[in-house]
Amino acid sequence: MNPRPDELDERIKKLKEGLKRAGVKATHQRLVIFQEVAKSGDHPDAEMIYNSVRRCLPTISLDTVYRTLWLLLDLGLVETLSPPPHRTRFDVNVSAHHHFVCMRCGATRDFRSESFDRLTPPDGLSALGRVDKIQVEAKGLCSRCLKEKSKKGHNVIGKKQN
Amino acid sequence: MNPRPDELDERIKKLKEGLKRAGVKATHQRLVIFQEVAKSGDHPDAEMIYNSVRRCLPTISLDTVYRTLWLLLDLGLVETLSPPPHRTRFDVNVSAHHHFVCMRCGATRDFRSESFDRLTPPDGLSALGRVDKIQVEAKGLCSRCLKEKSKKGHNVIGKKQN
DNA sequence: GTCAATGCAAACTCTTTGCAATCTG
DNA sequence: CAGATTGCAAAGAGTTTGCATTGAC
Repeated sequence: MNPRPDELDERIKKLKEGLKRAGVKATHQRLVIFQEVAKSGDHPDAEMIYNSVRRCLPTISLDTVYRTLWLLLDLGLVETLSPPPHRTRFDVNVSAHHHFVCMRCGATRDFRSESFDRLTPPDGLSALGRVDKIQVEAKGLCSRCLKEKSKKGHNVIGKKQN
Repeated sequence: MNPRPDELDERIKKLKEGLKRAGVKATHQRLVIFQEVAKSGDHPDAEMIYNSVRRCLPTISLDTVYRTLWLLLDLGLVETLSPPPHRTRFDVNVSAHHHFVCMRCGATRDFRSESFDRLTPPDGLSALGRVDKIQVEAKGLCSRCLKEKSKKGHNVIGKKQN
């Protein structure tokens, strides 16, 4: 799930290039935030990143995290799972992959599937707009929520989980 | 995109059955809210539904809309595109379908594809949890945002669009 | 040194909760 | 009529903005 060290270095190199190309400053905060996004195998939202980053940069503010994430998104260095801005979850995994999403707690995990990678948009879809990627979402309940549900029976919305 | 009249009637019948089965009251508000969700071919969020519903029920409050939507979700009468609670978009279309999502403005449209309907979860995915449905997301930019982008160049996040 | 970027605090948006008034069954 | 449901208003989350200070180039 987590990237290999060489992959991480590669991503950080790309980040620095991207920042320079855009003519923006390579601040300590930006590097650390990117590193945290790149390290996480899950798909963190702004607050999760804020919490990780604070471990090495205790004085950082949440709004800097937001500003940096939107910048990285704008530069194409990260992607989002669904459209911003609310509870946006980020993704540095630019290689083809797919998602398992728990519809109860929102936990999202990557999975790989070569056959899913080969899917192409059906004819006529281009009438709606430009398709940049085709991604499969397997929706259901994660094992943790399955267990809890068997106890409580009913849906509990909005429970945040890693 | 919008449901045929007979389909709409069918859905409303199911709603009433569902409410009765759950032992909850079939209030006027609940019927109207469900009708609005069922009518919309797009995937409305709570506020869009609130605005439609107010046309026939001007005194309804936004919190009743929320409570009703979560109830409908809990009863399995509607589904959500991504996990609640923030900016959740609802879907009464229980038949198999897939989504085109604009990553800039969030506009979401259904599309049909028989070959996508036949996809099955890869082996090993069940380790993460229970998969209830496989849905393909075609991500990109809708035609409207494509036009705007060619003018302005850079990403503008969080622009709400119908 | 200059100007972009940061941190803080306050504003703003989306969603939930407490409670008295209302309506369904 | 009893208890669930509603509307209101206020509180709680998540996100953005204004502005003085800091730090990268």
